[in-house]
Amino acid sequence: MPSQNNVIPITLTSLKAACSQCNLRELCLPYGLSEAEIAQLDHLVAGRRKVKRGHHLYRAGEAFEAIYAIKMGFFKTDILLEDGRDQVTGFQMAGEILGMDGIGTDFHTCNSIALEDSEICIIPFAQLEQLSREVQTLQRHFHQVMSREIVRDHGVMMLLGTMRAEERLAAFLLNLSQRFTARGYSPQEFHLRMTREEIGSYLGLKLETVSRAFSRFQEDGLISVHQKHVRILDGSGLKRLLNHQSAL
Amino acid sequence: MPSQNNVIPITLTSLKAACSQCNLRELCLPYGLSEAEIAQLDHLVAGRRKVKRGHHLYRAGEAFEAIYAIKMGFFKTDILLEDGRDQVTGFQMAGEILGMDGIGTDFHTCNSIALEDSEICIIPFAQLEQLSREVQTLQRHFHQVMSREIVRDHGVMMLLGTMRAEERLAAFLLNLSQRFTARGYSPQEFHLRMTREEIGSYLGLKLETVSRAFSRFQEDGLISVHQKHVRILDGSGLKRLLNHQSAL
DNA sequence: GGTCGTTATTGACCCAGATCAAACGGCTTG
DNA sequence: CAAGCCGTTTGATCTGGGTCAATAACGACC
Repeated sequence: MPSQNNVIPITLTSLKAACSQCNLRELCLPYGLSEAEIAQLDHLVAGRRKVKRGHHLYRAGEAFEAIYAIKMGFFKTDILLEDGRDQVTGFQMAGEILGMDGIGTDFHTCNSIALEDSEICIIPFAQLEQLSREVQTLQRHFHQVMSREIVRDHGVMMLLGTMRAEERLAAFLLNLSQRFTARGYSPQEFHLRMTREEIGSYLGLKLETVSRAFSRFQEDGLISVHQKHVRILDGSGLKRLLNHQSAL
Repeated sequence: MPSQNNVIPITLTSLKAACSQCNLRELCLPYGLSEAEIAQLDHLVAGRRKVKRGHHLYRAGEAFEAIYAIKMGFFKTDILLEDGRDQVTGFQMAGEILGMDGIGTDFHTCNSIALEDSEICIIPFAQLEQLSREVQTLQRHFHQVMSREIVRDHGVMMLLGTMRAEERLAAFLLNLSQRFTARGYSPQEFHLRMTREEIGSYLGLKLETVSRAFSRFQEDGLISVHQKHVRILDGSGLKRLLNHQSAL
């Protein structure tokens, strides 16, 4: 793992293929826009940037200037308290938008770190606002993206506030599975990009508890796990775990 | 406590005093707008509505059409799972905006319930979007409001994911105190509008744990509590509790 | 291909907070 | 003013997940 204090390597690649050529159109910001409108979005994207595994896309405290669409790769966001405690606030994959935490304060309020070699599209925020004043569907969709982020966060609050360890992990796996599916990957089989510790941080558990829950799921025939490789054997079993358990 | 299944009493009062006359200007949507721009906002507000204690402003599943600014009163939002578990996702007070959870899905994803007799301003969302296409400062500010909601949610995730019971309650009290202060009320002394159970739900704790933490704080001379009346005696003591404890 | 640091698994023990239970205090209602 | 009902406090006990510790399995780098 490279030091996270290195200078961040920035690569601005030529923009031959922006949104209109991108196969993530349907998941990303262009969703629901007409061809003509997407063509306008092309001009918005100020560039691309590769972020190597372990490197930051941005850090808490840095000036906010743009939001980022993930072209490929996998990220986590986390918050670090002065006393050293930290919390992973989310994992993001291709087509998802990063950086909206900075809009309200003009600086970023969390860290965004690549969990594998990744590439993102830079969307300068001032220009996004300008274009979304002109293109109603873009405005609408951007608002939807922000709102869904709020709803997602509420889901995490629900998870952290009311679920037991195994329910949390089941919810986590099902969520990943569903998002991989939306991207054309197998719903049953995938590679976890994050460590047990990062999963634990996200789920409000210790890494040992995550590991034990994985082992338990395997014993019960719900999944098979080998390190970061997961195969879901009984998805409805996982769902059952979610809905019924500990209903009081 | 009235039944929450009653018909919601809606009262559309005449709009003699909208944003331009409202003393919450500086906390609410008009913040940062010029006099002229605020005058435009006046037309946006489609009406007011009184919501009696215990009644819903909106329910999960209802069509989303407007966001709401709290003119006076106090609300909670919560999510209810099929199995009966629920989670309070937030408490909102005068000047704060409710309903942004519905933007992404066109229906509300949580319940909003008045904790005291309250009054809200109805802001039809389609019109807000239209006006914010014309008024850049409004657009900017609305985006900031949404982004801050995301950041607030991250704070709650941090709280739920990493803090122990007493830290959570200390953070909660300090947050309330700070928000009351911003509204011109005493930072030291206030009335809790919510029950111990609702506090517990928000903080991921059982009501007994909340009650014990209150008693503990009182023993330690940090606060004095009598039922819902709270006086903060040692604010910096509460802050110390937050920053130092259990740093590993 | 061996070494070393990181990540994952598993076991033993412990504790913060949940659960169960009882009593009390303040509102509301008749 | 009495009766009831919540909401709150406090005590006793239990337990899920944290903590500590040892070992194993990778994978990156010489």
